[in-house]
Amino acid sequence: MAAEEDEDTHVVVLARLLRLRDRREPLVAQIAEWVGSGIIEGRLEPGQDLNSVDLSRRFDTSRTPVREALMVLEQEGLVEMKARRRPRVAAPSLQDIRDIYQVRRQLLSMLAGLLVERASDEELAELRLRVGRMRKLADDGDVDAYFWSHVQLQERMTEIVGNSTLKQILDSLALRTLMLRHLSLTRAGRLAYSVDDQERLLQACEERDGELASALIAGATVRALRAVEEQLEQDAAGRGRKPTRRRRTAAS
Amino acid sequence: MAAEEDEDTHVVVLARLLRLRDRREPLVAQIAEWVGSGIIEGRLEPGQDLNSVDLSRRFDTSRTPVREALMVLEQEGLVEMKARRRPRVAAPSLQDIRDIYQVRRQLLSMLAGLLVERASDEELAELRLRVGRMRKLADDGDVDAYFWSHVQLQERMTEIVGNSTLKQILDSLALRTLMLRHLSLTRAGRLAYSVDDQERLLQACEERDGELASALIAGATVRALRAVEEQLEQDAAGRGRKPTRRRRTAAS
DNA sequence: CAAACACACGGTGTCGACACTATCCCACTC
DNA sequence: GAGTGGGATAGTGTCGACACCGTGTGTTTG
Repeated sequence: MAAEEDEDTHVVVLARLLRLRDRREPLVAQIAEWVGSGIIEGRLEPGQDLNSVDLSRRFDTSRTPVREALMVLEQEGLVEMKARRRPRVAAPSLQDIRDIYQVRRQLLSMLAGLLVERASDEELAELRLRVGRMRKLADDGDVDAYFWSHVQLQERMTEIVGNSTLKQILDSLALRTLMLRHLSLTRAGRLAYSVDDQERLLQACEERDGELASALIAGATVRALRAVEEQLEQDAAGRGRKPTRRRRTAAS
Repeated sequence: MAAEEDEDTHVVVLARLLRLRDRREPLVAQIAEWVGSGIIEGRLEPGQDLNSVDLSRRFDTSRTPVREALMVLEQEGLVEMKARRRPRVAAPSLQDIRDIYQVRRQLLSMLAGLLVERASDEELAELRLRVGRMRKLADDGDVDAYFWSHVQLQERMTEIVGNSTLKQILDSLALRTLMLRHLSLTRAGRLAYSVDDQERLLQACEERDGELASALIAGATVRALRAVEEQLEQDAAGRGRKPTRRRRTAAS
């Protein structure tokens, strides 16, 4: 049934989040996907240089499409660009991260409320199915597959609600937190908690309890932030011993 | 005192909202400002073609910086770009507009709550001063000056709250509604209502009543949407008689 | 006379080149 | 030896050219 879930489903989902379909030339899309997935999966480290010459060599193109791809990623907060300076992988401060999660919490609450209001029973059943699959992935400890299912679940929810502006903003915020979430979901037990949260949220939706759904998703967001904070602290402690200041270029 | 309030303050504010400072080359900034202000002030009509050749001729540059400027405006929702098609001035549907205002309401509520929590008395006094000036502009019927003061007021509020993500999103949403608001504020009496709303909001802040402040700003947003809807209906009626389908190019 | 087709025009996407400048390294100074 | 200044280096921003493709027009065909 879900046989088409290739290992590069990730890239397809990412392409949707970046709204590359029809909006950009395939060449630009390809570059944006490679760099974007590299950032999310940690292949490219925060602060690392992304110079357009190396990237253009890697993709055997000129610098024009590379620049365009980097601009796409910049607007989603994955890349930082300053005029005349080399673009770099975004390195959000702890404060930035807290700010993002705060806004995200607010908008996810809104999403939950609208979902209760607008989702048909069939749509809820479909979501239930998805969460069921996620439970399985969580039990198997398949972090990567769970991670992307989570992204797709939220994507589907925003689609159901049908507010395209809300969807766009939530997608963008999701992208910004994606690199962090990837880390935080690795933390022991986090996967199970996360799937529990999803199940409770969905149950509230099925009971058409908007208040509860809002509160649940807000709580889940707060917990997610907490997990990220703990992970970052841990990283910082680890980095204290061995201050790896690798700032090399992307394409090698 | 406020002698430096040149008539091109507008452009400076716009440049801030587009985050052009240091992020883009001056040339790109200049083009983005011209096109952006053109869209907001109605000089360029929704749906109108923005072909890069004409624009590059107008600014006596190549098409590269023009394309970049258009991409900046695209990410703020002022311009629509599809691969291989000519960029056009965005023409949001009524549904889009409602969606935008719905999200805006939610985030402005959040802003009001945070403002009550975090603004110092000095900062509130400063806001009070601004609103005072706005009252004067409203009484004088200076729609344009009031309009931009309003934008700056919200800008200042988001600064005080200090959540940069929230600021960025609200700025972006403000831009999207700017062309509409410009129209709607022209409606008779709208100016007075608007300034009343601001004064009540500020009073709630001074009384440190977060709930009230949230509710007030939400109400004000709903009223603003209503005004826009009425204006659009009126326009549509007017256009029914004379279906001006001007789709000419931007630079002439 | 309407619909389909083909063609010419105009506009977009990409390229390689060039001027300008941030950055890095090293010699020089104190 | 630390700090400062002066290149060399490497990367960015912009340009004009060119190939490809969307679009409008005029022509053909049923």
